[in-house]
Amino acid sequence: MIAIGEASRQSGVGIETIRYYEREGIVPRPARALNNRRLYSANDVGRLRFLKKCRDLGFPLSDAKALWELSEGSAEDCRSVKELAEAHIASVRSKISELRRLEHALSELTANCDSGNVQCPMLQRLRTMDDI
Amino acid sequence: MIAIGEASRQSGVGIETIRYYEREGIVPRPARALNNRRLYSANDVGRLRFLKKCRDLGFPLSDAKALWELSEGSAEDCRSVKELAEAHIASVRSKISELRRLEHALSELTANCDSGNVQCPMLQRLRTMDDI
DNA sequence: CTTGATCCTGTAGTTGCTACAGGAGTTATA
DNA sequence: TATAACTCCTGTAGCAACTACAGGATCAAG
Repeated sequence: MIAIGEASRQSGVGIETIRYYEREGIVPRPARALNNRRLYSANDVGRLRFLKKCRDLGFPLSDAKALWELSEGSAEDCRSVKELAEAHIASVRSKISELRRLEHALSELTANCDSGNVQCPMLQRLRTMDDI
Repeated sequence: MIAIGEASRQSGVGIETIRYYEREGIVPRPARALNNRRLYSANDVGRLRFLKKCRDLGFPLSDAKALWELSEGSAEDCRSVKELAEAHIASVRSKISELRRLEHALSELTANCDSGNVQCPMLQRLRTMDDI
């Protein structure tokens, strides 16, 4: 059993973040030493690493928690996992295409931006046009 | 001079959002009628529409405010506008490539996900591998 | 004169942290 | 043994950009 600082180092999850996860019920309350300090098992650290990977993949915390619970469940309900993951992939894809639309619009807006303009064409369009 | 509801309709910015912008100093405090209700001019509505377009393009509010102020400035400093816009384009591009990385990782993770697995390969990897 | 729409202020919730403040206990060095 | 430096504790507030009330005032229409 290790202290929170060591658990943070081993999992890559910040100390304040670990305490935040505990407050939010994403991880259960850990054991405590006699001096009231939190104590983490290897399994606890494993869960933190799991959660971190999920967050790095962009899953919301609620999904990350659900995935861990699926992973702890007896049958490892692969279908539920796939559903969560595919919904997430869909949202990632829609974000990508939205950002591409933005990139395109921004590139167009700045295309005519060059020093020496009396009126900035980008501001001009932002002020007046309706097709943005 | 129109009331806040009409300004909201004409600009596409929600009533609560308009009041939020005012609290945050993004827009100045508008005129008030004798009954204390806010009154907006055509110029005020124009500013709200401008801010909305900036937000739709993904600019943070602080940038949106700065762009409006540049647009109100005497010289319309096109270079400053371009700098803001290009920094924003860069951040949009980096978000896109990050999301593409995620999409790739997620697709790989779910590739072997099919009902009938005893152990879910995605959870397996999230629990054990280090290359995610 | 009542109903329903609109407006007002002020506060709290959202997501996922991060950063203190102010205090207590632990470890290493002189 | 004293003291400095570190780690930990609780609790609260801040970030971005809204959104959603609560509880009340005012207004327009029938």
